[in-house]
Amino acid sequence: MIESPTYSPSEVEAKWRARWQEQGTNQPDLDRAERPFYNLMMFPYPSAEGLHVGNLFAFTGADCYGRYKRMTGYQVFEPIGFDAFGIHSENYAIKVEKHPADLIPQNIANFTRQLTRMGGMFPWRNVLSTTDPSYYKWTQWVFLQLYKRGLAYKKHGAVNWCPSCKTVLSNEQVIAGACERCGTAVEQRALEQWYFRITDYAGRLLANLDDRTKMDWSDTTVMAQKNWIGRSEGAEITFRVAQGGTDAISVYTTRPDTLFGATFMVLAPEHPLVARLTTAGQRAAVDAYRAQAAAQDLVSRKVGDKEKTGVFTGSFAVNPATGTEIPVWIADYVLMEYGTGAIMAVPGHDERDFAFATTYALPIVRVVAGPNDDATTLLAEAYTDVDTDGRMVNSARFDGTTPLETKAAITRWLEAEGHGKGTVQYRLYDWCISRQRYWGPPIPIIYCDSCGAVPVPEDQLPVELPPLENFRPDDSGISPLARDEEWYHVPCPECGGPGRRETDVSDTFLDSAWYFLRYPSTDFSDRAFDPERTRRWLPVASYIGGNEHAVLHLLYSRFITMVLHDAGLLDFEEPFLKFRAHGLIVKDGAKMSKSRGNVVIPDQYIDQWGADTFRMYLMFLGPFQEGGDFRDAGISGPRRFLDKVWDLVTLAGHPDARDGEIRHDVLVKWHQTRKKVAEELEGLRYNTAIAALMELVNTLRECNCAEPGVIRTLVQMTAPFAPHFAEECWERLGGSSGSIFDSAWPGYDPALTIEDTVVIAVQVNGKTRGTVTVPREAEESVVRKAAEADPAIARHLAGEIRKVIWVKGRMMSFVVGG
RNA sequence: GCUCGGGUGGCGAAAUGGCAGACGCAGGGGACUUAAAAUCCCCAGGGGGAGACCCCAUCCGGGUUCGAGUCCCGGCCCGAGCACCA
Repeated sequence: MIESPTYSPSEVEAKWRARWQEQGTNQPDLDRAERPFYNLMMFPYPSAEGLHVGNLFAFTGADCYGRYKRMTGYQVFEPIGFDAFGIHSENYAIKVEKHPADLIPQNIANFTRQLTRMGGMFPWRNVLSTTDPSYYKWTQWVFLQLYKRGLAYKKHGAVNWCPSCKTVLSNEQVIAGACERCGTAVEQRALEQWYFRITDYAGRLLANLDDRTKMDWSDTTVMAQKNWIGRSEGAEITFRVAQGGTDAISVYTTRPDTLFGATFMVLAPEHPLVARLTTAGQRAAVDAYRAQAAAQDLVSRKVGDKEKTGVFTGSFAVNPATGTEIPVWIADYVLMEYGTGAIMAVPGHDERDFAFATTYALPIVRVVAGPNDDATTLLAEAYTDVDTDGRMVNSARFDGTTPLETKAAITRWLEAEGHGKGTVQYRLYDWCISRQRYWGPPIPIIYCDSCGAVPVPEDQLPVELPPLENFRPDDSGISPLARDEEWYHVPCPECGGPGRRETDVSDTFLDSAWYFLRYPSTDFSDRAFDPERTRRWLPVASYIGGNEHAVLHLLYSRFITMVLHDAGLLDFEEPFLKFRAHGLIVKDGAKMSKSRGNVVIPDQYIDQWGADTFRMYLMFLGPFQEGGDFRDAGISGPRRFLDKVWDLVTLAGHPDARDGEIRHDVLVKWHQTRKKVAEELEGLRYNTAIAALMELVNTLRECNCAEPGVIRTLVQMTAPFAPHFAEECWERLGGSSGSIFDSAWPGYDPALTIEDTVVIAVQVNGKTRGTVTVPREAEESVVRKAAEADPAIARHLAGEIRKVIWVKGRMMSFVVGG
């Protein structure tokens, strides 16, 4: 035995970090790569706490994939950057009474150190930060592209307001009625905001989700987006107002089949027709109700189990199917934002309408009968089933048909008679991008008394964020930027007259909605993204990130990409060909949180074990796409594995070591491992890839095999997980000069992945009673003879053998009668 | 309520419908050592049996099948997303 010097992670890792830096190992040639592979991971927000173990888990997983792809012959571009604008940074700065512009560079420096230390294959020449004017210049440019296309507009309306963060929140940032960031209950406020017309793209955003050629994504993410876009099919139906001249109320319903059961109508309190429909006698009650609804915050307005309230307008409308006059009410359970802001109420078959009708003693008519009732059975609750064997009743000529058939038939009838048409509705709302905050890119608009809202000319970008000393938000609803008089007053770009800058900054999600376009072009200061570079590298080949961004960041990125595509600036409309959501790491079975005090600080572990061991442990502790449980005790396993590999490398690297005969079973194990590890890496199943490597090492140790050819491939297969370690081993093996990541991934011989002998499980009446070992190609008769010769099996074969099931190379099953 | 995941030893987890528990952690026993650590070897789902072996076991209840952790039906529990969306 050869004495092996122990493996020292800190020395090895420092050595290779330096060498990669010196030799530009991680920097692909962006202009000449012939097999480019854009390997993207979600860039972090550079917090003061430093990299979280969750970040590291995600980045390591993405990095393993990138390193593997590189070894299979791709030029891999695996950039990293910093999502440093936003309320996170700003609130933290306020808390510690510092300026975000001072804090962010410190945090970025710390993150850079940690990211370098973890051994990510990052091309630092292309690093970016969203707070850098050379970046947000182009964020503003993106805004202008949307503005030019009529997709950015200003709207006065009710918005979600967080009284603690003192800012407007998008619907996406309101979680269960509370601010996503601080948990404070959200209120309603009326403000003028900038919006992006993402709703114009709802249909395409939804349709592409099913197009595997454009996007191969995690199912969970696709589902979340579908949910969010919320497509529903139904009909728009017009109800003429009785004695109302030409007035008509248009409603949207997903249940046109229940039209005969519509016994009243409900308008949102904000509906524009309300004033005209309200009769003199009802005016006072209606006005009071509307005032009350307006004061209510947007969120509690949408709490579903609240008691239904409403007021009669005094007017009636005509049900086009029955000709009956039905009362028109207003109620806050109808929302102005969805559909037409008005509904036909079918209390018999809608839970909310049923509750409302019960409260106000409005008529309830059954138009669908379930299997156990008929037209006259009273409804104790709304009957909402569509798919079961219900039949139409009280619906004239539609009686007896199913709701589904009737839905189509009534829609056809509505269209023929001019009462309405089949339509599709989406639940998606337009994206409010205005933030009355400081720490973001100013929205590039100038207001002029004579010209109105004027976009800042592109050659005057960026509109730099002024270095305000007091950047704290206040209650006014006006951005802190308005306090800088010199910045605020600016000549109008059109007429040269006095103008004022837009003082809102844009949503952080706009910064991150296009950053992947910027990475390959960070060295161009005169364009957001270079067409040539973009053509070579995009769309992104693989994107890995957290599913918490399933509907926000990922949907916005798709939208912005689609808009730029429509503007002729990109030749693809989906930015991420493949997206995989990684799982979450918990600690000792519990969610990590500061309050629990169980947050894993990666630095400590890397100090103790080295980055390679830590990476390997993270990839081994559970399936990458599901996450896993971090337990300190588990780290020693991967470390012991690396030590064993080190020993084998030491043996194989010895001057006396020679390539030689390899025992056949070891040869088979070797090729099986080569096949398995490649497949598992491709599928991001790192835990089982590592298990396969451990098995190989166990086999090699058992039979004292350290054949240099075998060990070289072992090191190559370990390289994606433990890059510094693998480089060092590679150098010691003297295989070739240069990085192991420029060596070719070991293929395998399919013929050698199959063993010569196989173990056949033998079952009798469904129970495994033994095994027989036979040559791989053994036929049924041979196996049967062997099985019957085995006493342990034979004793169960006493009765008449009625049937034998034979699966070649796998198992034999006897069915014995008795 | 709707839509997705998921439920397997002491723990993290593996298993194209074909020997359940690979791989690893923790544990027990042994070797080496004055001793400990490290390392190496052996054992290890539960129960029964002196033993060859036998029975039970993948959340629960049914079903399909020669054979089910895996497929189907019904239920329970956990996690995530959406939710007065007509």
